Amino acid sequence: MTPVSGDPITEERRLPDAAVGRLPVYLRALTALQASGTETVSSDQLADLAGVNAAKVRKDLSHLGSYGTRGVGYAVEQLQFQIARALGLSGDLPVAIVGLGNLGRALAGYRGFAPRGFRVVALFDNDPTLVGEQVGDLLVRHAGDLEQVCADEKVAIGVVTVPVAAAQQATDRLVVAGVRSILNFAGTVVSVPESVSMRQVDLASELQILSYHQQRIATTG
Amino acid sequence: MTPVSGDPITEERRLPDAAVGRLPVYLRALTALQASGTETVSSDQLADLAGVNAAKVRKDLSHLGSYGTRGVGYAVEQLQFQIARALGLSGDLPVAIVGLGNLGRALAGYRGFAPRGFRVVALFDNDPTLVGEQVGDLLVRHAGDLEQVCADEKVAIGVVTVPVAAAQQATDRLVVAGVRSILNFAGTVVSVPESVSMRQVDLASELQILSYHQQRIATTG
DNA sequence: GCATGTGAATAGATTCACAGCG
DNA sequence: CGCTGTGAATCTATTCACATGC
Repeated sequence: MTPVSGDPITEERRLPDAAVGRLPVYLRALTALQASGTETVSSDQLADLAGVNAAKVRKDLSHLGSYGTRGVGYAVEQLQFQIARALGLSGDLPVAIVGLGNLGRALAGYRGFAPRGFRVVALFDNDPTLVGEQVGDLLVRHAGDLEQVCADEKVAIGVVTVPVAAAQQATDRLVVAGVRSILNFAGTVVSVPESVSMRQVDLASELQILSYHQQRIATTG
Repeated sequence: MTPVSGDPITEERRLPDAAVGRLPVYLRALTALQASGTETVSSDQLADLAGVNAAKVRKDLSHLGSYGTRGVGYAVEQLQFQIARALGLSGDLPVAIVGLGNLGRALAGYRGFAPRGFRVVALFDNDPTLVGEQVGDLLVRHAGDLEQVCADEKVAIGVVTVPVAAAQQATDRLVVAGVRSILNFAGTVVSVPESVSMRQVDLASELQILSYHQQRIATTG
């Protein structure tokens, strides 16, 4: 059911989750291609750069619309633009980091966010001895100010890097502050309302998954 | 009860990838249950704790063998043991971190690895001004010593936290050193031989995926 | 009775293979 | 001719629903 064939740019399809997960990888590759002055790219080349196969690239991109040229490939800049649009990457999205331990500090200083569309605009911690400290070019704010600051700064995404025991509370505060996207590094399950999306990155789990594969090879030849 | 055919403990099934990805979550939940003195757990309870549904828990666990009791549930300690075994978590697996920027340092000091079966045993960097520096209770070694040190320390897993431009080289060095499992934080595709497993964690990609969902909700009600 | 374990049903993702078009 | 875009086929994962057995 197309919502009326009106404004073609508003045509919103629903992308398969698996495809959404790969779009950032394609986008990275396209940015590198653009930097090197390449104007067009085939699904084969892009597949190589992204570490997947060509059929997958074509299927994934076909969900965005028909932006390739048969016999030629995809125009790098156009595709870049379309993927960025599909991902909602309009300008800099404001990010807040909650929890300024080792990991929070590392992320606060991470140079890789800006070129990919994000800007860290606020840092929070519970610990009064950290509040007021300067980290990069931001001051650490008290978690109590979270609601106010997130509203002022129009924070779109919250990154939770607090210890396990504080993760649910930190998340709840972000939700109350109206933040609808949360990236959680705490190794624990956190619940959020339906209306909020959350992704979890658990470093120890990643290592355990690797451990499985290693052991598997070791015991089965 | 007892698996009949052949050595019971060597009975190796192949677990579906999706199940492998969830075992660490179950294991975390079981550890918490054990700490609180709980002796048995039903698939329903475990599902709650893991943030998935009960059918999935039962199907996943059934791949390990039949360790539940009908009408009762699973014995927490036994299940913990079986999952740890399936994941190959025997004692402490030695981990090396390559790249001591912000993120590498954060991981070097991360307290969450030890309780989940890993021990950071070596730190490497290319930068001579960092070599010899003490980080936590380890000294930073030069990347040139990687092969020697990884062999001495029997490193099982390498964590790559170098800048994008150095990621392939750092990975190659680990591979040459015989490390067969690699966790890569650099936002770039890295190739490894068939025999090596690699997992990639790209923080900016995670944020971009969140951005997609947020924008989707915003534009479609 | 109650919760596991599992076949069967469904949904989703990947791959194939080729028609269609520049 | 070469490469995209896509139906069809395959493979994988999830969910259902219930027989099974403590």
